[in-house]
Amino acid sequence: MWSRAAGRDGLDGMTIRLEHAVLSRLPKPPHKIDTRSLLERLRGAGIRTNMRALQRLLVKLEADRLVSCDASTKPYQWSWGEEQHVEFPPMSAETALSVLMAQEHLRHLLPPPTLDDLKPRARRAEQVLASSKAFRSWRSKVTVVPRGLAVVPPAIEPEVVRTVYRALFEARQLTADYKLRGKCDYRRFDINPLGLVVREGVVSLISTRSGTTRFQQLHLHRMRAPSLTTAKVIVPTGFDLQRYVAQGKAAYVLAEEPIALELLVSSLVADTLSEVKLAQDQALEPAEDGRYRVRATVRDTIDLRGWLKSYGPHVEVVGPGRIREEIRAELAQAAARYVDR
Amino acid sequence: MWSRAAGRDGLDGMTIRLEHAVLSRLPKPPHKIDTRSLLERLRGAGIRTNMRALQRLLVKLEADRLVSCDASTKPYQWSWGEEQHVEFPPMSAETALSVLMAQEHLRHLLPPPTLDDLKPRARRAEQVLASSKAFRSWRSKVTVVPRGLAVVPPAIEPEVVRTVYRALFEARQLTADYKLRGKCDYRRFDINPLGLVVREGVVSLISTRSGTTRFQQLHLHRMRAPSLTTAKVIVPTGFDLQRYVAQGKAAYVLAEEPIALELLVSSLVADTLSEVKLAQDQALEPAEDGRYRVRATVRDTIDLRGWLKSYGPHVEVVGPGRIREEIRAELAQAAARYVDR
DNA sequence: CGCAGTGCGTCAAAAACTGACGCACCCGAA
DNA sequence: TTCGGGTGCGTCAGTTTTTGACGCACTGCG
Repeated sequence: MWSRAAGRDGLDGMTIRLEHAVLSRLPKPPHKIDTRSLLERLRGAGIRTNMRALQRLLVKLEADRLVSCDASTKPYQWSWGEEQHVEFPPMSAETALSVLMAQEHLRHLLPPPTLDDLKPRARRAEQVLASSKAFRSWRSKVTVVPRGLAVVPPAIEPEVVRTVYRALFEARQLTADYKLRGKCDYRRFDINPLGLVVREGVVSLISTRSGTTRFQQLHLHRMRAPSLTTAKVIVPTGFDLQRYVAQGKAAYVLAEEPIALELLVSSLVADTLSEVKLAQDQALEPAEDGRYRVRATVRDTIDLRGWLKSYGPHVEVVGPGRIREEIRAELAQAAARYVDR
Repeated sequence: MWSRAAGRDGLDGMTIRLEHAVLSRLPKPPHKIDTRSLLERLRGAGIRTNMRALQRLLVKLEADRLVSCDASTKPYQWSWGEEQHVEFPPMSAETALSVLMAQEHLRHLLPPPTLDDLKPRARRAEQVLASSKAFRSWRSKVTVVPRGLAVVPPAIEPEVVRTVYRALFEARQLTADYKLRGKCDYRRFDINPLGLVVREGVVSLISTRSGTTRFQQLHLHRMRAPSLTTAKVIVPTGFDLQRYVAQGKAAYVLAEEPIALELLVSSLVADTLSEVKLAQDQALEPAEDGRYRVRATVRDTIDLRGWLKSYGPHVEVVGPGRIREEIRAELAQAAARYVDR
């Protein structure tokens, strides 16, 4: 009995190594690399070869359309060829699915150039999925719906999208016309962009006014005629978008400090709250009158007020007294609207 | 002056073609292919080669760790090797960014095996982004926040996630224990799964009871001990998840038919509605008393009621009368809660 | 104008590949 | 059990490709 791979068959394999090494070091078309640098980078990676061999290999790869050559200047400049993409093993159905889902669901979360980069891969993904019914149909089996009322998100000018995303990406300041809430006219703003918040289709730019540290939240659909400036973004010390949002600051905070909320809720609402909690520290206990007492430490935001009111008689605010009083007043006022007629 | 590529240097390039052809036809490890089938598939693709040459090439590629061989049975079985992935041109920063964003934001939207498939690519993506500050920092510049109140999404058992997603993916029915709203005990359900809806962290399964056509919406966090059955999913004729959701059915519809909503709103709310519309056909006009009259055709859902109430005195329902009456009654009731004390 | 840097033709030597065997081994059918 | 076909692989001579080492043509630069 002889063992596998005992004898040699004269095959080397070094050539594949070299080809792959070269291919993986070639930049995409906008960029290019001259033969000498390429050789040095290969040497740096421990691949022993020489100028002539490399030249020959590159010509060979060019014939295969894998690389293309700019021969207009003498140290020839090489870059990736027209063959869009070579990938082994071929794109799996799993990957194809993620690509397509990404394209569908990350629209507002990626810079436009990155979305463009997704397109050719999405086309290949479609082809891959064509042969797998289960994967193909998955896309029609999941969806995201907004929590609240279904609304029609406002349109944003493509120009605004491009410029704002670019400013944010390149960390550059910008100026733009902005329509303040309730006003009809636009005003020019100097914007120091810090982060983007997507909220049910409404895209807002968290920023400071250039030169100040006052935060402002600009909705992209109210913006017009943006233009980049040369100034770099100045990030306030300690600023962190996740934290900013986690503190509820993207949601019209009414008070800096969290509040100790106390409610009396019907069993219906209690059921919901037992699953979807208001806060990590939420406490829920039966009250005397068949209702339930809820305590939780939350941020005082406009949304909180809206949420409290939306349940009508099913939610009664016990404390803080300030909020109880406000809700009481609003309910009285609202009820008054319906008195006559 | 001689022209480029005039003389031949003896290089062929056919070998690269063959290598790539072989590599691109190799399946990933769980699957495998024997030498003969591979040869036939190559022949089918118009590549003339022979058994011996293919065997030699495969051995060579194996030495390069590009393919691996199962030599336990005689027609050797070949599959992709340990070299995780070969890709030219190398992963771009754009691609890396989409991969990482996908992993972060598509958690509930992809079947678990697809998420697993993302992991190795995400690792490479991290490496790629390590050298590009702009791309790396993008992730900390965008975020998604829920529209309404920030809440803590309920936890879902991993077992439930796995099984439900698998059932949906493979289009198979399942059974599971489910805790009905407000009840404490679990009941066994036969589930014919149709689609998944993600709603601010709450994942719900749109389904029918097996053998019936009555829709039910099951929240994954209320589910326990799921198990697949052998029955295939039966899709009701005409069912389409997107349409189902677009009709607001995932949001507790109260009436089948859309309603003609008419409101009187304060200028504050009118401002908002001029940007974020209730419906495509929304009409907005000034009313006599300084308020604005809004007309729109919308679905009558629980969320609509909540939305209407959340604005307190800023929104008055004019019609339909039925809803006006309900809101009036609720407001009166709610206001009464705050009367004494 | 001269010189260094590049690309490429050339050519002989070296290496790799091919095709055509034959043998060893496995496996299923007779 | 035997037998024959299917596979994998060693071998070897003939062929093809690659390599290494020139030299020349051309470019850009001082």
